[in-house]
Amino acid sequence: MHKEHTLTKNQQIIFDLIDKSPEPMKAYAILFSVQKKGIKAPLQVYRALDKLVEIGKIHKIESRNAFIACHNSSCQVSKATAFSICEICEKITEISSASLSKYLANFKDKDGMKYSKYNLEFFGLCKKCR
Amino acid sequence: MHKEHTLTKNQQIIFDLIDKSPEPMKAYAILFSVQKKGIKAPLQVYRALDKLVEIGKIHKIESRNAFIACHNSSCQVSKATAFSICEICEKITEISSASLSKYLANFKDKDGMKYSKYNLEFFGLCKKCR
DNA sequence: TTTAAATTGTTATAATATAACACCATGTAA
DNA sequence: TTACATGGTGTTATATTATAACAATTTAAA
Repeated sequence: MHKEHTLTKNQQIIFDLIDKSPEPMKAYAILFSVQKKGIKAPLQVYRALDKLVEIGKIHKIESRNAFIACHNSSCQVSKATAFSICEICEKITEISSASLSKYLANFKDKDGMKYSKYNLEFFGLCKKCR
Repeated sequence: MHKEHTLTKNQQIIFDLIDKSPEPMKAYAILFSVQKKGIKAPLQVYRALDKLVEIGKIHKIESRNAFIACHNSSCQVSKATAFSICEICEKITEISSASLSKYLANFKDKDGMKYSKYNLEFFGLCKKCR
């Protein structure tokens, strides 16, 4: 489970927005949406995003510069992320597969090195777009 | 194997630079380095980078916005990439593991969906930094 | 309660990436 | 040989993503 964190006002506003969004949100789209709530500057958004990522409430989709709420209750979740991305409609889903996360968590490279964290992005066409 | 492509002048200049670099290069570092060869604008760099990525000669490290030459001779390589990233010294290495690529190439999600492409980034500490 | 750590608000700016347009080179089909 | 499609080039301008620096305030722990 996530360690419980009490979110600050800005963090809560931004988390709620991302959590309700049906799709990942970009930083400046977030900024635009929360301006009426008094969050006026990019830095306020980025600081909240950084913290939310750090505590595992949201994830960043690196290839899209977008943020999505974590809907995975596994405890490793902020350090072990996997997503599927549709290259046509840009639908993005967090993958939660026990076998995948087990495989990757135990992966060792040629030098026997293990890693503390990973991010995996799969690309393809979703059901609708196929 | 990669399909053979004859690189254009700009593509060749930029590929050579990345290929010789001991570490991934960022677009504007590339731009700076090639200005004496007549490549003056960001777009010239980005266009060459896009093409080089497309044909699999280089890969983009999404979490770092940086580009690295492909040193993997496997044919799936431009669609199936894995990297290890040291979070201290930022040393980045392309992982070539037959079992990993086999596992991921065959991965199916809950709906039985297979993906045509993936990018995996592992984070940890390299030998030196441990 | 005082002190350290985290968060906030703000302005400015850095870093990354694309739009739009005119032009040029090359291959190929009529 | 012409025409025309495709892809690359050069250019200016601009959009998008992200951080630096600093002062003030809030929060939580000792």
